[in-house]
Amino acid sequence: MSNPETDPDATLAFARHDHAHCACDTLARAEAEALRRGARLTPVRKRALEILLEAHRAMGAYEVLDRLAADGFGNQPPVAYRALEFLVDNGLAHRVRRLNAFAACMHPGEDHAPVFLICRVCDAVAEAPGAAVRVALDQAAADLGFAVERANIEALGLCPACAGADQNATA
Amino acid sequence: MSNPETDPDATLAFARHDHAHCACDTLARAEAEALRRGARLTPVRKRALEILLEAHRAMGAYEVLDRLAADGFGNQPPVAYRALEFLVDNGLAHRVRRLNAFAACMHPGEDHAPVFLICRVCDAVAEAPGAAVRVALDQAAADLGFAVERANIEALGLCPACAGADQNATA
DNA sequence: CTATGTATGTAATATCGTAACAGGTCAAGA
DNA sequence: TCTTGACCTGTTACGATATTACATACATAG
Ligand SMILES: [Zn+2]
Ligand SMILES: [Zn+2]
Ligand SMILES: [Zn+2]
Ligand SMILES: [Zn+2]
Repeated sequence: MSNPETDPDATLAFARHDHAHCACDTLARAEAEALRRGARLTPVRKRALEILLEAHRAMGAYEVLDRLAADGFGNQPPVAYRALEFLVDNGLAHRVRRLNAFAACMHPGEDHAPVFLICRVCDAVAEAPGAAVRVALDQAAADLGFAVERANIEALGLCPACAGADQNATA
Repeated sequence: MSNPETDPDATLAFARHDHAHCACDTLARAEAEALRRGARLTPVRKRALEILLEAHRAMGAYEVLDRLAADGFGNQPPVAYRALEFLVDNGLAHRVRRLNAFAACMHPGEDHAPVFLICRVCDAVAEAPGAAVRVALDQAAADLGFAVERANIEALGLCPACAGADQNATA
């Protein structure tokens, strides 16, 4: 369905790609989504999102805060935490609990079930499509009479590039 | 297969049950597993596990520490973190990242893929069997060439009891 | 203009987690 | 026996993450 040439795709996170375009495009979709929701993507919030979009990795709140402060915004923790909370609440970013960090959402407005794949070598973070995982999770929960409202599905392991490098080094 | 009369089962976490027996039995299996692995379940470590086993919920490291200190063990953070790390490393407890907390493993020695179901009302934490979820996760990761080594699958929602109470209150 | 809701800034503090080092125990090996 | 080394426990000190409370600014509706 999706065309890698024109469409940002989950598989891109671990692959070489035109990330400037990838980030710019995702930001545009995030702005559209904010507009649709009537959520105000103010300067701090937009800047925070831009910072998260700079790479396919998760950033700690204090790291984001330093960047915001350098850009003339406040330099106290709530500045970062509030902007990040806004982004998460509006589906423009996700919290990666395993890393105590935040990552820009690559599919804003799509009502998706994100699965985070975290490379333990290069720290890259990919947001994989997790609909099937979520279905299995809902089923497992339903078996116990539990109703899932929010889920964190996070995996630590090796991305394709680092797995390849590891094999080469071992061989 | 499993008989609820004799066998602690995942479904028990959210149900009324003889928890004294449940905890005692789980502790015995944990001790057996430690023995099998040649891991030394020393007094602090055993006491930490007992504390975690007191209820089907997750406890913060400092909460465990307070309990350990009251029992005459050290009262500095590393005391608790080391004991908990030992338990996690040896499969006798799990870390619940969403809560920055730890929970006793209900299936020590079974090589299982735990899924944590966290009730946002009563704070109960159930360790559900997650083999199917893990399979779906591995598949989603494999689609991107990612090899999963460790995973955290955690869901927040309503347990059966609290869902029932909620319905009653709303109605 | 003024009231109201929302957004931002700051100070202070709470909570969670680790590094580094000191002593104690115990068993293997000189 | 004495020593060595592995492992466990304890303490100090600190670093990292997150929130509460309050003050200020800014919009816009009445
Ligand atoms: Zn990209
Ligand atoms: Zn997303
Ligand atoms: Zn029980
Ligand atoms: Zn378990």
